[in-house]
Amino acid sequence: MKHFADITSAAERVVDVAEDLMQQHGFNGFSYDDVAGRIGIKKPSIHHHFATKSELVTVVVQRYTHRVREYLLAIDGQHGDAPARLRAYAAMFERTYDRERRLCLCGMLGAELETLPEQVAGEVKRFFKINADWLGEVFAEGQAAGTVVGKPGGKPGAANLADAYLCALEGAMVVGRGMRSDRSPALVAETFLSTVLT
Amino acid sequence: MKHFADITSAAERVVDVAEDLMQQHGFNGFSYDDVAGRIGIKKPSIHHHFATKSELVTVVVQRYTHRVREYLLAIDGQHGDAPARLRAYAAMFERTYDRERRLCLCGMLGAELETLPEQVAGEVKRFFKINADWLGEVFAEGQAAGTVVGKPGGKPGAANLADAYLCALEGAMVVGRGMRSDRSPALVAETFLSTVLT
DNA sequence: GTCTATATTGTGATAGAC
DNA sequence: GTCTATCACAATATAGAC
Repeated sequence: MKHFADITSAAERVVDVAEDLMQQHGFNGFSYDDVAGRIGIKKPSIHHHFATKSELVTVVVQRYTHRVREYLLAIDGQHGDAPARLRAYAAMFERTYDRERRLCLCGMLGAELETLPEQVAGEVKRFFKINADWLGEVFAEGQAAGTVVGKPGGKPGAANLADAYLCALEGAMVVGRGMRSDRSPALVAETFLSTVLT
Repeated sequence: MKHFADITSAAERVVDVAEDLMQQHGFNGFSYDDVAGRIGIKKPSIHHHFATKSELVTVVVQRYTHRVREYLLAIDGQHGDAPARLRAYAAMFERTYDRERRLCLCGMLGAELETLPEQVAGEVKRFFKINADWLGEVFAEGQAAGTVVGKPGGKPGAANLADAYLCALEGAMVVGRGMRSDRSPALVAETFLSTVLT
């Protein structure tokens, strides 16, 4: 399998457009022809870069996950406490949604999971695990420092809080779209945090 | 437009199967042929009942929304206080997800919104507004009774709590699928409620 | 890296017989 | 209400020229 860091600039263009199309229309809502049309080339040229749709989408998700991991590392470096880190995390979702209500790529693919190639489904699972694990550590840290409700090892558990926060943010994009609302995911995040931060 | 309460039993069968297929594979993930195959008839027979896919899906969403409204009415009748009503609401999502991780129909369609016929998008918006409004009343009631954090008119507002709870539940299904987890939406609901109920 | 041409299959939809 | 036959078009994918 091709690696996202090891592709030509022409192939990168394909990945850029495919990512954007999937955040807007989903895996089952975009075609090779859509990608080609946006770039201004023809359909078979896409196949030259990525032989199958499964391969293309796998690379898109791998790169997306990589970028989110870099963002999480940046948060760790720039913010010292749990509340600031959790708000910075929500800001990532907010910026995505503010671009014409684009969804988190893996939020979209999570909904479509039953129709995805097995390899892509595996990458989606990996994305969520990375996010849930990072959030779990942040919430645990907050509980230890006393900035988040609950005691370390007590209730509500840090892993459960992480899960709920992640679900609220992913859900905020889906519901916001469904309601055709510009209400940012950050508002949902603030409501959640207002009940969880001490 | 046909009304869901005024269709033959053969057409109802079509609506049943289409609803199920959409909860599993989404609007862009099922075809007239899929519906026909599950019923055991041929594709043109589906067109006999519903001339276009847009018409079929509109009826499916209208019936789905109607059933949820009936369920909300039943909760109002069976449970007297906000905590019990909020838990009964979460149980509705749980039962759906427990059936092989089916999604809320409108959660799926919310993700796919940009690719939906305009009429269907309008029905999805209506579904979410009904749910958010009902939840808003329950949270407001809870705040007035002192069973939910915050004072009436204070912060966090009942409408924001309602929005966050709805997002957490819809997100729980999408994320649960993405992680391939059997973790029920009710667990996410309990985590949320544990921080919100007094 | 891109193109034209083509194969194959799937999709929403219609016409008309039973 | 269901069927066979058919249409127009779009989808993923391949072969081979430039």
